[in-house]
Amino acid sequence: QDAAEAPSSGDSAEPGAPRERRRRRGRARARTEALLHTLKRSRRVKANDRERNRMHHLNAALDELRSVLPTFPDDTKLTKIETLRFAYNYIWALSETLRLAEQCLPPPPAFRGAAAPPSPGSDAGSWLSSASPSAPSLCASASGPSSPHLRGLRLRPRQLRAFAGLPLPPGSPLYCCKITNFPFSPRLCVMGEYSDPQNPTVCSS
DNA sequence: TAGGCCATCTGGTCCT
DNA sequence: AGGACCAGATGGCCTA
Repeated sequence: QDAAEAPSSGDSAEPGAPRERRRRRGRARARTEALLHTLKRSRRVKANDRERNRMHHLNAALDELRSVLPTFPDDTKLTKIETLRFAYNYIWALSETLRLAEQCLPPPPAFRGAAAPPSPGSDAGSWLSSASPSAPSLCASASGPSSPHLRGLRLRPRQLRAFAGLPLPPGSPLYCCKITNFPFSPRLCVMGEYSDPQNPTVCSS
């Protein structure tokens, strides 16, 4: 197993030589191991550095995502998982809003007469129109009375987290977002649960 | 004080 | 071989 311990043919010629040779080989092996250790260590340190950098970039991207998500209050910091879930819900809510707006508003003059308004992404339109048919329409409620208990509602961070933390599949009746330049109102806040389609929880903020 | 969140380290795996 | 990515472990910090 240990080649260093095996006697060589020349050992008998010089009585003190085998021990000295063993010692030399032991020192050489120790040096090699130390070298290997430092090499491994330096590789590990470099890998740690890269990994740290990678996570920093990931966090920076997450921060960018946070910065475009509407939160109440504005300085609320969502956790990572909340950010991802909220983004998912927010995208769903925006596309749902777009779909409803297309239903409620006459097409722009440029699009009149056309079979269908052109969409920037070819499959975006089909995706938008595939939203859940069970989702209630906002059209009637937008000009009508809104839910009194949600008027001017500002969610506390914990409540917001409860909203953001919910895993909502597309078409789910629950979402929370703030939309500017919405067709019905320059600043419309949509949040809450559509338990009753006749009384959608829509409020102006 | 327990639990949640986070940053970092680490070893394994896959890819170039 | 080296880098990217991933998941598990660990310890620190904060909050209810």
